[in-house]
Amino acid sequence: MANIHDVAKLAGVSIASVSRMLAGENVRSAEAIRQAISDLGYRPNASARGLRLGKHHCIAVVVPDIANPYFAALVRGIEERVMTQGFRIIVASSDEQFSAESELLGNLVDAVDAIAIVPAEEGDRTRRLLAALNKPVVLIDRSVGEEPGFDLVNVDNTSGARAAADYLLSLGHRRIGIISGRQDTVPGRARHQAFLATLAAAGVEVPVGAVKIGEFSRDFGHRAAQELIQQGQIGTGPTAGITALFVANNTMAQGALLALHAAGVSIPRELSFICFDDFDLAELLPAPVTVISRPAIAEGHAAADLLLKRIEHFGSTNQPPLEHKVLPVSLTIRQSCAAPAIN
Amino acid sequence: MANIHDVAKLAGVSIASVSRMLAGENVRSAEAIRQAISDLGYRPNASARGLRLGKHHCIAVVVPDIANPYFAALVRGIEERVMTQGFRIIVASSDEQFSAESELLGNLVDAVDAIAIVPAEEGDRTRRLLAALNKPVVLIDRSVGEEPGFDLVNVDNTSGARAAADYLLSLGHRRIGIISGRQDTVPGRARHQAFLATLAAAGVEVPVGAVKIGEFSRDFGHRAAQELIQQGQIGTGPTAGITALFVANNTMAQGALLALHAAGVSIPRELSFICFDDFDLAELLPAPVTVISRPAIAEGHAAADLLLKRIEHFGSTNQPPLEHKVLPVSLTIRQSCAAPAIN
DNA sequence: CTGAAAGCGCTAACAC
DNA sequence: GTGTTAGCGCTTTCAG
Repeated sequence: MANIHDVAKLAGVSIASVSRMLAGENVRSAEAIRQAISDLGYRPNASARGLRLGKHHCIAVVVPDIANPYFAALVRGIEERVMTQGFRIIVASSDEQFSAESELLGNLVDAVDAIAIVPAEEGDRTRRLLAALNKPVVLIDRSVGEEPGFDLVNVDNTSGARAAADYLLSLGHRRIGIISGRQDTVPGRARHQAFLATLAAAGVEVPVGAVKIGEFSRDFGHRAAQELIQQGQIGTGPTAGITALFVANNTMAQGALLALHAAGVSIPRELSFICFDDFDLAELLPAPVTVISRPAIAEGHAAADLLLKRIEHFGSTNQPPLEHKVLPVSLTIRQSCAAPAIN
Repeated sequence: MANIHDVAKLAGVSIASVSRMLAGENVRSAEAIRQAISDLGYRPNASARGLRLGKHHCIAVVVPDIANPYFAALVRGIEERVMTQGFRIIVASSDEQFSAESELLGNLVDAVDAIAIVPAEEGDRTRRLLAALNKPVVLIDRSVGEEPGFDLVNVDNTSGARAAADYLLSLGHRRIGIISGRQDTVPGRARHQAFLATLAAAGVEVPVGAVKIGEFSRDFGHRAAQELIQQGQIGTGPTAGITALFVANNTMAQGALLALHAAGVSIPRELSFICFDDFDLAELLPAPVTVISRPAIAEGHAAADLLLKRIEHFGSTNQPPLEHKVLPVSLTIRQSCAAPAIN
């Protein structure tokens, strides 16, 4: 691979001139240099530049699992935005494991200028880990304690869950179940609490047996729905438990739907179903699923913007103030919810 | 950030000793050095190391769109495998655009040791572009001409399409339609031709009007299915055109399913439906879709293995021979196919 | 506007 | 075993 010396020699100038031209400065022999560059197919060496400048034009993106469609869309959003600014992204999956995340970050941190992360854990050790990186960090979807000390992008979980509750209430449901994700995460807590609070404000209490809390996973969603069915919470008749079910994210919803389907539960006749997060083909299901949808790509854009701004000012004294960007979600009504059957 | 000199000073040795210890060589003062490293929180600078070694321990992964679940799973597979060898991945989406891909590769090539790519185009200019990179390259899913000159991983498109055709034939279908992807791609051609050839061998000809060829996209699948419906190819009655439809990938299949659903076509009563690629929730559709599924994660593993091996030998004279790894696909029978209605 | 030269942090000869 | 040193390719003073 040709280097800057080759170009300089061919153009009959010093390497400094080549470097200057590349930096956009005015140079007398710009044309000759341009010619030499194209003749040689020269491209500046990224490592050398990184070493010299202490910059890498690269951003680490750490998500629990890149194969999850939501995270994939998020990554795409980040990518779209940072590419226009000449940055690349290194992506890595933590598998929801703090230890994996920590190791990963250790390996990545010296090769990037900033980190966008959906942290595996929201506890203080994650906050400390991130702070120790001493690089711009943007948190996405989840936080790390009350005062994270980093920019943060997420969606309006509270409004979303409230909208879901209001919608169910407006349909006439009074006996409602909920499958929620881990309560030690912001989305887990916010969605769970806002949903329950909205019901409570309307004088509706969720029976303990109809509350399932666990991992944000397809498996857990499946298991939880099965339990609900076995406990007799779901079904018809005057003694049946619930007439509607709220599931707090898409992976759990898919698992739940699978279990419901296997048990022959008819949606929305026997059970109204609503969940957080849209998913592919939601429209094609026997009862197209009503969802609270969130803008994954836009979240990526927002996170990238925040990071880019912070990279620009990094090291200087007048840091832009910490930002917490909350993106709106929307209720997408399809056909999985209906008025409860009359007993 | 502490550097190797700081460590050396604190440990009371030369930088060479530190470097050696880091490289796993025996040094007398290993303990003191380890202590200094941890005291200072020292981590070797990746750029400096990359510059010096000409290696980056990083692999570029270029796919058409990271937000596509198949590619996301592929990336995950690659990631899983290379991480264990101390490599990271830079991912970038080409958006199926040669120009974007070309620019992207130009920016990435100096920062990575190898490239895994699902090329946007399979033509000769892509082959030349890749060859000019002068780095190990593995092609995934698609090729770049007859003699690509690179390792290649893909699935057995021919057997898959043949299995689909055989299955439809065995059910008794004789009037069959097909929605295929671009014929200037290996998967596009292989699936299309194998499907038609299998039918032909059984004496079944696909009417021209029932053949739709276009982009591998949800939009095209939707449009193609709409056309089929409008042309009267799909429907009931003795004059109706086709009784079964094969769609060559998941995104097109989703689009087609949407159109079919909108038109009220009953599957499998009025139309048997089968497609290449599995997708989430395929089981939950009103008629769970029968598919030819392929192992995206395993494809990623295979690609990573090939690349890792080639990186190891890169530059040396005894290159391992070019490999073309073909992974098996399987027919997953669900309920979207049935015997044709009797007229 | 230009060139010479220093040096970013690291590894690998080389001499001891 | 160990230290000294050259130099990977680049940007950026510093002189001119």
